[in-house]
Amino acid sequence: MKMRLSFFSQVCAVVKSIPKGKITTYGIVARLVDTKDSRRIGHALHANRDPNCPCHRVVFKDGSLAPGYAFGGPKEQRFRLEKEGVGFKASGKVDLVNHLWNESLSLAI
DNA sequence: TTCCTGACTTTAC
DNA sequence: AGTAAAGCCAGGA
Repeated sequence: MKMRLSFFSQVCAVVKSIPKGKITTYGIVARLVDTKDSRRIGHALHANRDPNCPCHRVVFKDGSLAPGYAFGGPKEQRFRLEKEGVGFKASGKVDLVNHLWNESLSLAI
C-alpha cells in the first residue's frame, strides 16, 4: 500500500507542533498519528533521528526520558528540556503536571 | 520478499 | 510497592 507520508514524517510533524517549554508522551503522540502502538513513535524517532525533530520533548508516560537518546545521551535530552524551561523532579523525571502537552491542544494539527 | 527488533503502555502477579 | 509478560506495527537487514 502506498504511504504518502512515512510514519516518521507524521510523528515528526506532531513533535514539531509541541510548544517550546512543553512535553508530551509517546502514547499521546501515538494517538495523534492515528495509531495504537507507542513503541513505533520511539522507533520512528530513533530510526530517523532527525535533528529537526525535537524528540527531547517526547518522554515516557512516567515522565522519564528516553534511555537511548541519539543526540548525546539522556543527560543531553534533560539539558535541552531544562533550557526550555521544563522543570524536573528530584526523581530525575520531568514535571508532567506542569509541562505536559495536552492531547486536546493537538486539534490544531 | 520475509524475519527480527524496538526511545512504549497496560494489565497481571 | 516493584517485577513480568503481552500486544501492537513500522523500519532495517
